[in-house]
Amino acid sequence: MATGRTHRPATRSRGIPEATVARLPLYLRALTALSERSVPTVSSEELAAAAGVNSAKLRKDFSYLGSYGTRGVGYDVEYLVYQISRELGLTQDWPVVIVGIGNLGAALANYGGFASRGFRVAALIDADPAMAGKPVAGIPVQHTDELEKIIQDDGVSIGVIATPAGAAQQVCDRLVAAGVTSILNFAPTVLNVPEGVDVRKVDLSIELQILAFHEQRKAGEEAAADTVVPPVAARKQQPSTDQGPDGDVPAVMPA
Amino acid sequence: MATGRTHRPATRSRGIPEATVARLPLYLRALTALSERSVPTVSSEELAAAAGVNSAKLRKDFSYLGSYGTRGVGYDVEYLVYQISRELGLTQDWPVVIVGIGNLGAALANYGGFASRGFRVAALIDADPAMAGKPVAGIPVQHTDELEKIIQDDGVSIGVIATPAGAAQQVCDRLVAAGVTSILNFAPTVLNVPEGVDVRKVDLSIELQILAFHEQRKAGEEAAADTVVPPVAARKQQPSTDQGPDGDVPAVMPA
DNA sequence: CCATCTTTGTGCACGCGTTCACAAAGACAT
DNA sequence: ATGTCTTTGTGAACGCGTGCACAAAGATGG
Repeated sequence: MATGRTHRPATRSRGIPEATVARLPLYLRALTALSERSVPTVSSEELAAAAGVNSAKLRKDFSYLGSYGTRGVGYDVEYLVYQISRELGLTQDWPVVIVGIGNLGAALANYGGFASRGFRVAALIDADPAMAGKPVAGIPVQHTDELEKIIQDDGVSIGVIATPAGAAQQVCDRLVAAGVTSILNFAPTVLNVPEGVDVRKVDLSIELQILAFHEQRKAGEEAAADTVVPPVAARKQQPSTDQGPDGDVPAVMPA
Repeated sequence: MATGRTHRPATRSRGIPEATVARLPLYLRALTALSERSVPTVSSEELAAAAGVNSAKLRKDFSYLGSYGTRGVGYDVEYLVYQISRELGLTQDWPVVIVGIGNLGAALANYGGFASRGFRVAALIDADPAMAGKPVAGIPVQHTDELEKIIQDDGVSIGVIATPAGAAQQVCDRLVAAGVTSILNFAPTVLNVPEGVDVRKVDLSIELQILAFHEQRKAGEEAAADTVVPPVAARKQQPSTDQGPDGDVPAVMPA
């Protein structure tokens, strides 16, 4: 991602930092909630609180999209919902295929958050012939043999891999060869893909390990309370909008 | 580095950058695979390729743990597996409770990656009385009423929330009140927690939206192929170790 | 014991992302 | 109109993370 950067009409997209893009869905969710409550406008302060971020950061994020706020008033909820949706490409239909209909694949298929955001499950695919035809979430599972045909017929560009680790790379290769250019990988493997294909991974095991690290650290400090730092015990019970030690990575949202 | 080193047993933990911690599980996975193949040593170059990262980054990451490599040779696989496991706190047992046994909760319960890394499912909890007693992944589901007792009896410090968004904050509050200090949240909500409690979130919807953004950007550039930049068409089919537009966030690993 | 070759560990510079702090913009009341 | 008050949009400083490039460490062979 550093090829020709010299000129180019600043597709604007390039102008939006990756970190900002990752937060837009968060804002969109908060805004949608406000919209449903018929709230007409929000200040950056309020919206930031709802999304769990810093208000200055939120304003800067929005500034990349343009000047959609009104000083002294705030942001128009409906307008902002539309602008962010458009920026994220959610105003169009995105057919998605899910490969690997095990426990997780089924959970994803049943997940209601798909349709609500422009995503449509075009097909469920599994390698097990016994699964073929069996309906999951109202959609009949199809065999892997159909993969290429489905992708091409429906113009699918986003694929979700929920197979065992061993099958992931192979499935990935077939998806890419058939035309998929964005992959959400749930399998615990590093996927090799050609340039131009985006891969995002979601890994439960890694998340747990990171939590374990911090948990151990807390326990250690508590036990060997040697320094002047007050032990974690003195923590207050009021909500603190603390969103973990990092403060970046995306979030989830199943059933 | 900076702070410690002067004296203090180098709680070391604080010295490890968050970004590095997030990559340790990745290295551990790659190392475990090598270990199973009885490979005695690896160079930073090889391991980096397997983990999908830059070799310099990997070496710097390991340097935070100590000098565990041998110049001219590489790293001892077994030794490194042990050191990273210990650093991440995986040498001890971590009882985990999963709250919300819907499709996703069941998928998580069935996920084999738990036990393999020091995590143990202490209990499955659901608010639906009809679920009570019903075995999922060989473990009987218990009612929410038992939550506090289970957490205290088993000394659970890590909780997984797989409930609908509406119930998440309430469940979170109860988990925290009962003693949980690390939460993995799958519900599409911003959780408010007291200081000292870590929250990590996994959000499928957000991941898909980020992919959609990039997908749209690609489509746009392709259509308006105005500049000198070669269209995505000329992409090569060889694996490029390209891991998406970002290059940071963790990975997944279900069934 | 010395020379050579490999690979680590890290100093350094660069760039992105975050946050502060404030000027400018606009609403609203008088 | 004019003044006041609220809230945006952003310039600038700071800190973290990344990657280069190389010196030092150690293995290996003669």
